[in-house]
Amino acid sequence: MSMAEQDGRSGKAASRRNDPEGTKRDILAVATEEFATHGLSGARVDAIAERTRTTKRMIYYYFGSKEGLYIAVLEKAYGDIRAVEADLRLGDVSPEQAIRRLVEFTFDYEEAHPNFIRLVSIENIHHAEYIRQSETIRNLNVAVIDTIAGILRRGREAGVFRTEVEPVDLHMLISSFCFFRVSNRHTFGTIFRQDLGAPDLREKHRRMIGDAVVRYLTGD
Amino acid sequence: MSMAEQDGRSGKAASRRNDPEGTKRDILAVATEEFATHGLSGARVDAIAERTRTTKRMIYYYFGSKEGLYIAVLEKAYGDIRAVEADLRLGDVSPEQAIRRLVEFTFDYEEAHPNFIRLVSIENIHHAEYIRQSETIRNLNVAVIDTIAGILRRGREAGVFRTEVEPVDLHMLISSFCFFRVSNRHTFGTIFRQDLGAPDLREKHRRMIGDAVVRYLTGD
DNA sequence: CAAATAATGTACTAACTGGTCCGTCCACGT
DNA sequence: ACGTGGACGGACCAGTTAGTACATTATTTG
Repeated sequence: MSMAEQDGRSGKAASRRNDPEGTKRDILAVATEEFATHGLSGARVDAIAERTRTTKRMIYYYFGSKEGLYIAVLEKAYGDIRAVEADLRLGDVSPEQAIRRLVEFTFDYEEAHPNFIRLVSIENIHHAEYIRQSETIRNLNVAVIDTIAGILRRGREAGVFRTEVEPVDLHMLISSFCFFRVSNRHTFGTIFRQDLGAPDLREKHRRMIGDAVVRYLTGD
Repeated sequence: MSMAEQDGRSGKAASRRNDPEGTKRDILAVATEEFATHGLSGARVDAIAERTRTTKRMIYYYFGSKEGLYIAVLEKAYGDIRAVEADLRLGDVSPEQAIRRLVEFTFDYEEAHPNFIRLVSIENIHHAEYIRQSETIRNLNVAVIDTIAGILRRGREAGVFRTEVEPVDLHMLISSFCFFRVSNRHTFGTIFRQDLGAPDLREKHRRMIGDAVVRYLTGD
């Protein structure tokens, strides 16, 4: 619109402060929001740049391409949840208690990180081709599975879990419900005229999935 | 289908045959595929037109805009599943049997219609703003809920279902697992190194969700 | 059949968008 | 203090894409 304002040495001494790490973090944060909101193809590099304190030039400087940035966003998101997962310590409560806490942890985490859910959904639209490209993500070991395996073993040994089930499959049962509540919030809410964001409904669902999983495990 | 008189005579005498319904259907079918594959913003109107036997001009003639076409695709997809849902007749088997069949129906339908699943996922990325715009979809009554309500009532009366649960919530429990298996097939498969498309795993999951739901209902 | 209307094809455009060019500025090691 | 490499800004470009103007042919109706 107006002529570029020259910020020379005198006058408005807009001295630049270099902050590579900060710049990267800034871009990544804004990009996460943009990709989660609009998807990979819907996201606009210019829009990201605008909401950053730096410019589009720097996005390409640090991340190479739109897709490179997208992958970086995914890596960050997956890294975050895996870090928390690895920290789960459920060894000192009863198997039943442990499962219930795991369910509630999953429920709460996914509830609290809708952007992560959205990114995963988006990545599935793309047949997971970008996380498959990411060495980092492919090599993230998934601690939940070990956690679940441990709980199941204890439960079976104690005789309270009578159902034979693979840890991965149980994780899917738990995860699917928690994930769906967030990922399909809008269509489900619209069609069934529900407010999936309401706290009391959230509480009800939280209890429900816990009950369902525990009963599945303890049942004949 | 192609028994129509050959009109593609060489030379310029290629007389045109009008077929409004066919044209619309053709566009809709191709568009469904394109939108389900690439999402709303990722889909290309030109790409749709190319794979149609007609031209881009007709897309705008019949559907007005890219978004108009997208909405038409959604309406078709939702219409299809509701039609089948309305046809569920589960009144003449035991409540437990009925629930199990309902679960299996949901499982099989979602398994067989990945494009529908993808469209729903995509629509959620857009906060369901397009199905909210669609009078048609908003007014589709959801027969499953009534079906479930009926089964639950019978089950409670017969004393086999001891769990108090809203039909909508139970539908969510069932649907989430079936949906997730398809919607998150690629990320889940990549991360946990599973082939969610394998028939034996599908069978296992089919049984599993059935067991889980039934046990949830019959449990204390 | 003639007029009116619906359906279709072609060529085009205006705006957008990912990506880059070129030059400037900052910071640190010596 | 100074030179070098990394950090940075803004204008710019070339390809893409949704949407349209205009012309033409098919079909229906009076």
